[in-house]
Amino acid sequence: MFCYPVFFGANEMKIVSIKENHLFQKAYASGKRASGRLVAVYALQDRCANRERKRNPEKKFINRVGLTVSKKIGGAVVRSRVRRIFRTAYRALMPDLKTGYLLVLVARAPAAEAKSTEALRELRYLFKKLELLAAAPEAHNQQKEHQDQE
RNA sequence: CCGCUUUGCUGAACGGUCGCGCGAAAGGAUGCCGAAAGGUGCUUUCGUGAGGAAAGUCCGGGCUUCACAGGGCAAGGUAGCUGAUAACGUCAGCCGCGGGUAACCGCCGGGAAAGUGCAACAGAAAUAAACCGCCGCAAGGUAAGGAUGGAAAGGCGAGGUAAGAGCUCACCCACUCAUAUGGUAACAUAUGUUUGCUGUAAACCCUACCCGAAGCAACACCGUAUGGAGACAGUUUGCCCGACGCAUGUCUUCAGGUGGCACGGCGCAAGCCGGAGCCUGCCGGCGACGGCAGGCAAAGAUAGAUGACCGUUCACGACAGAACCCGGCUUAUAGGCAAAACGGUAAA
RNA sequence: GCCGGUGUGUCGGAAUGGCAGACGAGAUAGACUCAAAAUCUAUUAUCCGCAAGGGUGUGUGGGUUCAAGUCCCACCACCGGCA
Repeated sequence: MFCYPVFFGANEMKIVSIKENHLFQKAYASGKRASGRLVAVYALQDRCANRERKRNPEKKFINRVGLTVSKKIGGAVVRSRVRRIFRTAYRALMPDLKTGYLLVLVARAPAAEAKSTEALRELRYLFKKLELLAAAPEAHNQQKEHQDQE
């Protein structure tokens, strides 16, 4: 029954993205907010988590993520760069996160100049602030067990 | 060698680790939907994956839908000539004007002698002979002179006259028409001749030519399902003879659904990348370009794929990201390379 | 992606091609008042200058014109629409 952690390494997890505008609106309106210099994070308990869990192939809770980079930040090249940097930073942090949340990342103006290491550091700090980080690897495993029981 | 002008090309390279889109092949203790076929996912490997401007959306096409017998008007566009082209407001060559010692560069470059409008201020007067002045007894004549202005009824000299005036003459300038020569033509040169005319057409306009409209968020095809929920108010207002009903107002709630609107909406697939394509050679042409032959071809997403980190090298990396597809124009751009032409200096 | 619109003092908003900033709001100063409000008067784009005056100014850069906020071309910024 413990085949999943072996079968799916942390890096094989796909990012599930938010596409619908209403989910963004809900996150802005009622989500918990933490903002740094480069990025602001909105987090909301995902009430559709159960359904999403059923839908995805591995039958486990996931986070859905929306990444917003406005036109104010720069031209198309700059915006693409910012998006990629935050996507990789999120991917690196993903295994340590609690699941079943709706996350929206909003890039702020200084992000145009940011390096990827800075982005990673800030994102980790903000997730910690929102208490989204599963504290230790053991906890991470416990959560998985919990999921498997269900 | 230095300076300058023009044109063309290029737009860092290599390796490692992790990661993404698309395509192909293979795989399984294989998820979900399905009766099945299959669809959608997962894993591995291989291949492949932004620009010269992808940009601005300023022109021109293709393509799509709607409209359409034919013709005309209106509206809009273009504006030296000849050519190139699918087409163009683009490009090439030439003509004219202007600038530069030159190579070369710039020009919305038709018509003001068809008509209308406008020309502030200044000035006597602004397209026209009213005023001062000059001459004359007067009637009247006159456009020499009158501090302006962007522009003032060709210029200068002589004759002439009451005073004057292209009124006459010589020379010069501008311009119309005609003829001759050269050129396909724009036009150039020469001769003769008419006239002496303000500017403005990026004011109306005239002339010649071109033009149906909208755009992939256009649109085509296939199949399926549904009519947010609750509470209160209420026929006061609109539709209606009236009733039913619909629209309507207020509040709550939605992470049950939708998510811009909506008597219309949603899903899947297509449009979706082989095209007026690129490269090489030969031929024709001053050239834009055309013809023939051979070869090369894999971005194709749908919240939107090329990145991050490390190492090495160098010229130390600018502007910048495809979204139906082409041809141009315009704008942004660190540098690097090549060719041609001109000027200067030196040498021969 | 496509289509369309707008840029004028601090703000709103005028201006046949002819003295840029009418008009309104606001601000500042003065008068009135014990004080304030209201009212009245003046000033109010910017630079140089003691002053008289002069230069630059209609998003930016060119062009047409004697003359451009206005006409033409290119760019910049902002706003709106579409299924």
